[in-house]
Amino acid sequence: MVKNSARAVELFHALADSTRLEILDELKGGECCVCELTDTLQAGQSRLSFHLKVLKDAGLILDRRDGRWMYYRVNAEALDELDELVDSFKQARKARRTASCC
Amino acid sequence: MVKNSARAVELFHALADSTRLEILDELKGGECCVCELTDTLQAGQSRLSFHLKVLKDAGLILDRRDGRWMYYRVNAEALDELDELVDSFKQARKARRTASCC
DNA sequence: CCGACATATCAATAAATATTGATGGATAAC
DNA sequence: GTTATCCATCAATATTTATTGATATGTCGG
Repeated sequence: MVKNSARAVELFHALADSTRLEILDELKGGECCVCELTDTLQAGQSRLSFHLKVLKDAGLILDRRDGRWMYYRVNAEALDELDELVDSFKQARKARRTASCC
Repeated sequence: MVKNSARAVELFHALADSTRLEILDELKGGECCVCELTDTLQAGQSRLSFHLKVLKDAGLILDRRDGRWMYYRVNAEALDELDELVDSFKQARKARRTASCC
């Protein structure tokens, strides 16, 4: 629970952007193709493509090709991972600690 | 559930850094002063101070002065907020949607 | 095969963030 | 007071990330 810090950073970084949060919000409703997102989010194609790649590299979304269209969807597994991460921040109530250096 | 996107970005951004995750990991064990963190995390004082400020501005940690020392601790409320955020990404199973533009 | 379309990728630039060392404010010990 | 300690903040720089427009790749319809 220490060395997956890089993974945590990757996940949180992917979420730390309003465009990407909007994408996830759209995908919540179900699978979407890029052109649909371009419409809804009023974002340029290459910009959207960039953010989709960040989300995909982080494992937050999955894609599927259908003809010329790429369909993206939320990856539920990543959400579970996120839940666990957030849980891991909660105070470990066992160890009552006193300051050790000051 | 749309306009707090800025808040979500702030929270996730604060978490998207390994130094800050290490800080939180330390604080999990209980309140810490900065000098203690400097020791444990092998990080320069101004660097640590910078990251503590990011975490504090995001509301993830709280501070308390005691003499010359500043003590930091995890803010449980922010963790609840995080839980809710992660939940909000989960598929809204109600609306079965078909692609509308392609 | 050709042209049109959907999307990815690249190169250049702009913008945001992090790191470092220096300085300054507050508090405590003397 | 004076000095030392703990910490925040600032200025300069380095690093990372995002945006834009151009180009490339793959697919479909003719």
